[in-house]
Amino acid sequence: MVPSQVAANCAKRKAHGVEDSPSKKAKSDIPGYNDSPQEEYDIVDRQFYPPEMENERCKQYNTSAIERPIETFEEAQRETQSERDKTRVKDAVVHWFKCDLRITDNKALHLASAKAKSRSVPLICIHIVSPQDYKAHVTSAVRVDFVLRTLEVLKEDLAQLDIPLYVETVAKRKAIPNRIFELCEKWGASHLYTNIEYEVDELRREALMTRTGVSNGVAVHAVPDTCVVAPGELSSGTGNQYSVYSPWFRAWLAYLHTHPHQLDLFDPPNKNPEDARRNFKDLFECEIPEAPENKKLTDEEKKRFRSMWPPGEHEARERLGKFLSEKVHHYADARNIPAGNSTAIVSVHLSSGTLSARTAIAAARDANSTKKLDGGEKGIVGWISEVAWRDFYKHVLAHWPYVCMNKPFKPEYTNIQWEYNNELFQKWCTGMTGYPFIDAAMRQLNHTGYMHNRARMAVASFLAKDLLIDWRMGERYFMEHLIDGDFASNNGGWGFSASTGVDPQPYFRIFNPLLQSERFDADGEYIRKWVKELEGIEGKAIHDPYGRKATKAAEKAGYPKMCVDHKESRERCLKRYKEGLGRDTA
DNA sequence: AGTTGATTGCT
DNA sequence: GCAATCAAC
Repeated sequence: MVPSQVAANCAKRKAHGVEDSPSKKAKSDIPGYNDSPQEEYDIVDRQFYPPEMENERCKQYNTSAIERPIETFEEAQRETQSERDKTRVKDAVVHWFKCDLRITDNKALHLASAKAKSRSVPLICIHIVSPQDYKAHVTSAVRVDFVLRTLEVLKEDLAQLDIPLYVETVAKRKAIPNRIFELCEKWGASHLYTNIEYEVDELRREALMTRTGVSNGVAVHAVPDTCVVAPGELSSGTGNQYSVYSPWFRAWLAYLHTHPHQLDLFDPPNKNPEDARRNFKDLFECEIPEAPENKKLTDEEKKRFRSMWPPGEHEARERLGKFLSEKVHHYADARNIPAGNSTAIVSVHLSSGTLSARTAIAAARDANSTKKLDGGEKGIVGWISEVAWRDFYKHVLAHWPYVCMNKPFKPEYTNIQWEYNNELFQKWCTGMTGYPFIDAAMRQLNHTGYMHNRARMAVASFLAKDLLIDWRMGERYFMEHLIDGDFASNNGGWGFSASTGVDPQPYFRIFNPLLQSERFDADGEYIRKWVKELEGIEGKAIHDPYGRKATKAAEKAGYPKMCVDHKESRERCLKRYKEGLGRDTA
């Protein structure tokens, strides 16, 4: 949105009678309140706003007027193409690692290496740590720790190839692009390679750097890598973007069928020229930093998380291999059972790029009896579809960028009156709701930085529908605690659960937490593992320890009673959604 | 990737 | 009583 459009929207708002509520701080006083989505790449600090204010704020954007940074980016690429093509290779080529922390099957890294080799100059790798960026993205401390540990593995692997990995901390994220250009100049690098990220600020940054690189003497090559099928490649018969998974998935499969080379893997980089170690001695000696102040783990947490989450791409491929050779055969039947061990648990690797989604899909294809993505073994086909959800949500993010601005995908859902009951929210966060299955899930998250997918859906539905708490508070809590927190998947999943997202999930689809428990944790194994108060309860009573079959055991152990009644909550939820959507409540 | 309540047909 | 089925939320 250009400033004149912002003004026009303001006028429109006035015309529609949208006024500041007098009880709240004047909106113009909120820093960033009037930021247009096309503001130059800068921090949009989501933590600043109380959620109820955020809901007001997000009503103000005219979603159809928000520019799509993917178009801005493509335009930047077109405009600079010839200039970038004729940039001569100078003394070095740089690859910038972001969420692609691997050397195997990494497109930008592969291209960077090929470029360097073509002129026999060294490849230099960099990674920038920015505390402000972590803050803006609500990155969990456990995830930061995982990334920093992965950098050690990466540095080691690169060193084997005489390639340095230079890691620098840049406090303000707005300063990152220029700092990178400075480094390029210092090293005499005229080519910078990196894989595209699709969140709004990130995509804006890729566009900005593609453009400003030209005047800084650096040809910036931001390439699509993180998705198996790049956003923009798929559109419906009428040329529109898909917002429903099933037709999108059919198009995704068809695309890969006609473009089989999209599943060819990229080779690791070549070895650097011999003098690289001498010439860049200081870079080889650079140390991986400690976690910044705002993302420190306690000693106890370090001990706990590090043993659970070994870093690096070797671990990632080992998990993938083990999954495809052993577990995938039971996947179709068992993937919804959180107590089991039936899933690949590679989410952390997909989100930090220690595993390429392309590698994962290609390996699943090769493990299939048909050697194809569809047909053949049910477990494999099912798993491919699950990995494809990740692509789907990134496509949605790229084409409906306002989901990055705390807006629901469906604008009419901004009118739902959410609850902001902190006491209930805290019960949800700490796993003290009195619903054993929900509490088990939340405690698994708090203890391990991970939660089974089925459990994620159950707790999300419980927060949004039973507690009617603003789903964005849950979305944030997940990001603050998940080791695999990825914006697109997390946001997409929460939108799905709250029925405000893509994919038609009617608002009246409300999970029954007790039914979910009985169906997906029939023996109560998951509950007993995570809710120690209920460990001794036998049989079906575990699902509802104060219900008909109850003994005194739960009370003795101090387990809380249900914080809300599901039947009442369900009715309240249906009513509130109807009101918000302006439907007849009769 | 749902739940509920009513109805039906069976024991 | 109880499971299967179906429409409506």
